[in-house]
Amino acid sequence: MPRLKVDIGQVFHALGDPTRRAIVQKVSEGPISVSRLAEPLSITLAAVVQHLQVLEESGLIRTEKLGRVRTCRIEPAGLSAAERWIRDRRSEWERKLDRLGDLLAEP
Amino acid sequence: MPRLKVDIGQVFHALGDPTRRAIVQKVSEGPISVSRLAEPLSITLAAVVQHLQVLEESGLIRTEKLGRVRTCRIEPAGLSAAERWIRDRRSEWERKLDRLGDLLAEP
DNA sequence: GAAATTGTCAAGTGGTTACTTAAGTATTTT
DNA sequence: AAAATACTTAAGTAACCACTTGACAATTTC
Repeated sequence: MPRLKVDIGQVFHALGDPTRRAIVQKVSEGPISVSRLAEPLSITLAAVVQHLQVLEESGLIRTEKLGRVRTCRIEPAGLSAAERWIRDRRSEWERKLDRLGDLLAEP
Repeated sequence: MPRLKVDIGQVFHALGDPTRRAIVQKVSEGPISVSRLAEPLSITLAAVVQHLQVLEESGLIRTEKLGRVRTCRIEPAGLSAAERWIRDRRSEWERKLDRLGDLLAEP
């Protein structure tokens, strides 16, 4: 069982590209092969493979080759890490807001 | 009241840079000026200003100039949009997982 | 075993990005 | 009003990025 490390910087960088978001979108709907992923995208298969490398290194997806077909799946830890980073920032901001509210309510 | 539009692509791209994440981190702790933001960062103030432009255009922060000081604050809609995008992908993936579980449980 | 399918690898290219320097503007302090 | 502060703007640069082409390798189908 291969343990993947998740680098939050790589995750956000990976999600910054529209093609890669489209890929994540599709893969999140279920496991899918490289060429089926490439089908609706108007770029070469080679380019799709490069995007997949970025996504896999970031920890957002996992891929496995069986015969001549490489199948891509979501690696939930990647999305979770990004979600957590954002939530942490947002709750810190809300905490500060609350304390400001307290100050205004006090004499 | 200026309505900011949030482009999820710009948001993720903005968060892909470590310096900009450090800035968001700091700004999430409370409103802060540009030069105080620049202080702990080992880059020029001009570079910080450029990062702030990216962050503001993405909808992650909002800035306002009073006198000679520009103050930066979190724009919660930016973080929320990113959080929602991720959550949507993750829950779609979980839905599929559940249905797979159902199939395996059936005859 | 020949042909088709599915992916892989390497090199090149044009555009973008993060950064610097340097010169300038507006505001506050002394 | 001179000096210090807090940015702002523009131009240049080196590194990176998404993409293509083209040649290749492995597997499956006919």
